[in-house]
Amino acid sequence: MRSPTLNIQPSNCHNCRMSALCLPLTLDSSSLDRLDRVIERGRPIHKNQYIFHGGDQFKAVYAIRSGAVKAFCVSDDGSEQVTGFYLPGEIFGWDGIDNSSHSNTAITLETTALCEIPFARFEEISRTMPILQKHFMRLMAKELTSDQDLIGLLAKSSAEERVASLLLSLSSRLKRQHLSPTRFRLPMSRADIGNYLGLTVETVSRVFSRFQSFDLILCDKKEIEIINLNGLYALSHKPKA
Amino acid sequence: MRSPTLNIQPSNCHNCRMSALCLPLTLDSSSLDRLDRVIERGRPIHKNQYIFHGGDQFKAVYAIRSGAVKAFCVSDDGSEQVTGFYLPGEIFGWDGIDNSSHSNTAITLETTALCEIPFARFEEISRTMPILQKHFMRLMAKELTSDQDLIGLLAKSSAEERVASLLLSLSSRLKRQHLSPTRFRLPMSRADIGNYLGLTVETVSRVFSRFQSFDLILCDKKEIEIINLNGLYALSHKPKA
DNA sequence: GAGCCAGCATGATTTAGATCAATTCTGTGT
DNA sequence: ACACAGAATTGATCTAAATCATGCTGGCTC
Repeated sequence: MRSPTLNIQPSNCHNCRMSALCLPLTLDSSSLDRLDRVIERGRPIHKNQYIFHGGDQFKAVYAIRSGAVKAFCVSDDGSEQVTGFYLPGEIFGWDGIDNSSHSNTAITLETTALCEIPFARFEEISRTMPILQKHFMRLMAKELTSDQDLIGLLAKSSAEERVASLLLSLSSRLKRQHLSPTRFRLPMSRADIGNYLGLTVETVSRVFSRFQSFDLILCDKKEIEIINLNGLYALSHKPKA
Repeated sequence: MRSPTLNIQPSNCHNCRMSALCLPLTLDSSSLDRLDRVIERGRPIHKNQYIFHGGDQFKAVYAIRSGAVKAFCVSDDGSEQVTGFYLPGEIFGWDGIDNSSHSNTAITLETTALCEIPFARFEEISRTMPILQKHFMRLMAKELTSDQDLIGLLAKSSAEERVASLLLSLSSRLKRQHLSPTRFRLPMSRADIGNYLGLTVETVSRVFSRFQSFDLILCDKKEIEIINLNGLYALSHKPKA
């Protein structure tokens, strides 16, 4: 039985509280209207649903209204590498602009509502809206720098630093969405975290336990409460910004 | 004493043998002319010269005509993370489109000739040349997927797999430039390689020695000859493509 | 309610690569 | 041509995390 969809989704970009993230701030009302007509707002989809598979034709990028998404590549030997977790207000699906086919696979980690931004039509209207084009290049560049942060993390840091950095990243991204930065539910499994951070499940689990014994966090399964944010920052060797 | 600069650089994009990489193939001659007038061709610069620093204002992206460049981020504690090596025909400097300031620092690894593509003027002309805009988004997306490959490498692979992958990457990129894919000179130090691959200098050195003893490569300092390409592919666990 | 499976925690052992240390090589500048 | 600092190799030891192994818990189906 399908759950009756609550009509919580915004009917347009004007009244969407995410728009500050996924659209340029300075867009005037009529431009926003034109963009608005291009974007397809889907109803919430269930957990563990694929949004696109590696190799699929690239047709659109996606903005998350609610829920969470995991992106990963599958290598030739069948092993997976998680390349990112995406939260409300974030855009994913840039991979594949290249060969016009996706290199990643994207799957929902929980019930998720998406806005689909068809790329062909986006390109059309961005031709007359240079600011939109620039905004999207900036979003891609942001993805680039966040990938490079991950590279630094994987190349240099210890298991504790990696886990601390992930928790802090989630925390600050939730904060930006005016959600609690200290109490939240992890949308992904320990295995996903390990895969993303280049660690085994066992190591991730041990680090969570250690963090609890140090009174840095409380955690019950996937429910997390950060007790000592500064302590985590110190452990992650990252600035508090 | 400055070495007298040989006039080897192309006078324009038309006769540059790199153009297939850094420009869209389908650009007509008059469009190419317009683009050509925007691009600034510098004379070769020496080894260990900075092209931009982290924090510098973002003004341009750069295409390499000859030589090699290393890009790296400096973290708060002063430690560096090499994020990429760039060879002839490749474009770097995308980072920083985001905040309009560079997050990376770029430095020449040997005598290098660059084309500078000022971003503001590029944006102007791309407004009337949609194909150019798309091409640049594709170049960024390519950078994204190559960063994600590196993430996979760092998260999963052994020291030998990492070094083998790097050698194969260099080999195939040189081949694309119609340079020998089996005999070349590494432009970077062992320390740079280690930093890039998340390994210590000692480990990199040992892996090179082991590869020699397995008759996979011959190496004398920075001169590399790949003896058994298939063997390296097998070791890297990557497809031969 | 019994049985089952996936996800998570935790203990014991192993190992790849880091770290420490010493030596040789090499390119650069005077 | 010489001196010297940085780059690279090689060996000995140590350690963080992987691997192997076991048990616990909570949700699911039959």
